[in-house]
Amino acid sequence: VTEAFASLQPVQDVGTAHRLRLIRKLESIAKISPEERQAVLALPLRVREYGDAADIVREGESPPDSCLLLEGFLCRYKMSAGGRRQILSFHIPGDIPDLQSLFLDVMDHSLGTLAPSRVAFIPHVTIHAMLRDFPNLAAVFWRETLIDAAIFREWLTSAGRRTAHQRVAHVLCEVYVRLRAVGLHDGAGFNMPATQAELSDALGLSAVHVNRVLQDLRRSGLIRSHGKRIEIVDWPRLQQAGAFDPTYLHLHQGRPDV
Amino acid sequence: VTEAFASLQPVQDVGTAHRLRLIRKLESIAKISPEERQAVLALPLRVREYGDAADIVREGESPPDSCLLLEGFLCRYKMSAGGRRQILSFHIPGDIPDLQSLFLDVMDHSLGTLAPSRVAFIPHVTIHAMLRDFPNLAAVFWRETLIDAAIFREWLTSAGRRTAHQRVAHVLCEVYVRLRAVGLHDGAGFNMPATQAELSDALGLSAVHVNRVLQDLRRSGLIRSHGKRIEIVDWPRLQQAGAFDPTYLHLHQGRPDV
DNA sequence: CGCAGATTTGAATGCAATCAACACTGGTGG
DNA sequence: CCACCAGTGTTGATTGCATTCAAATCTGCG
Repeated sequence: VTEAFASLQPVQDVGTAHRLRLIRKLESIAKISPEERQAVLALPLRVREYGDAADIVREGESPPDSCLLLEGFLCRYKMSAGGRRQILSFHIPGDIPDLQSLFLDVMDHSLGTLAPSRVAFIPHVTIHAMLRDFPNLAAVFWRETLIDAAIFREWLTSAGRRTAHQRVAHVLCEVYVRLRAVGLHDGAGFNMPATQAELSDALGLSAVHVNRVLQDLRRSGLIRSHGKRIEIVDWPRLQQAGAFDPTYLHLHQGRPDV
Repeated sequence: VTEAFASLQPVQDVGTAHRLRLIRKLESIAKISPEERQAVLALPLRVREYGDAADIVREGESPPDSCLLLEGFLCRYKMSAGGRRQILSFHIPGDIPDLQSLFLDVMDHSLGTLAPSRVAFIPHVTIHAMLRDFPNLAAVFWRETLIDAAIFREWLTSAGRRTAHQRVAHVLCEVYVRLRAVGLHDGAGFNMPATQAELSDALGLSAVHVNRVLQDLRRSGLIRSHGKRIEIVDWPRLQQAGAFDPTYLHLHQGRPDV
């Protein structure tokens, strides 16, 4: 709602810890050489802070840079005729949610926060230069956008052919696995900043129904939740309830020779 | 059902007309230089014919090549728990439906025919070599996979937040615009090989409901159809009925300087 | 404490699914 | 040439999952 926080001054210095988040992410989907690692760490970052429910890029715009999420929780979304929102993806620290704008100049959807977030902007020209100098990094970034597409396919399958129970269980499994892949989980649980209304916009359900399904999952002993934290009590059964198969996340695979 | 046709001998000679189909497609989304054009035309193609309802690649496999659709109609799909099918995308001649397998070695979905089709296989190693020699072509192919993802986003929005009427109208608009972009439309109409049952698997609806919605669209004077041919009678109203905005197809845009 | 956002609950409604026939169509073989 | 047949399209009746509407808690926070 409020974009007041977004008006803070851009900050120039970013801790190495934040930069390593991107490395960690890239390494979760491909192998990175020391030189490539250096190149990524050398990327110039312009950092901005956003409050809750703030838009970072809007449908129709042509942003000159892509952004890297450092801290917080983002989503991409579209508004459909009738003012209904469809959330297309969730994004965790280390993700580059609008990498596609590198080659698609007009945004066909919006990018916004679901929690107060710290975001780093990287000019397209800089990324292009890096990818030209390090062709293997181009392969890694391309692969990243392909995994992005694979997740859309999975969500489409959920929205089209899975029951409400399956959808809710499935998305919880996905977020947990993705957080775990970059070490941002919390034991058997994780921090889930999205509200039930936001979850419903992601799953194509009503908020009321999401609420009821979550209660079912709790009653059945699959999950537990206090506030924003979700704890997975019975992973095998949750996975089964959501028909969750992590193959589509394409994690931990070697890079093909390019 | 039958895969008998698939066992035909691979053919080596492909008419230039078929090769130009890919050029036409690429030119619908980016600019191609004469040298790049030559490189694409020089790609070695191994052609195979498939019957109706045949699988070309299956979920879980790791194909050594990508395929280019020369003639016919393909779809990508997933089977969800419970044996329900979700069709993820339709593909028309000129498309390379499994380009993502260039960097994602395990298929997370299947690719099959919705009509008798002629398909050309291109080894990944060959494509990689071409992309290395022509970096701008790499940008074009990358862009192609990004548009692929944009279409998934749009379909997800349909499945999640659009009514049955909107979904049906929307997909008809999309197929028409995509066919028209490569000159494969037929005046104000086009050939739609998918059955109503297949349409329903793409839209996340039942076949019965798709049938009723199509009747509504015909009664309302938005479309007409004889057999597999669909004619668009009132484009503005069809577009409005489907809340269709072609931006997400990212057609006819120049290539950014790389 | 008070307020706004979020979650929860209950009741009624509705869109689309399901079930079950029936009609049509194009292709095949007798 | 026609009968057959499987696949496709069409129709009607019923069911049900999820939505909508409305209101009551709960929670965090200034």
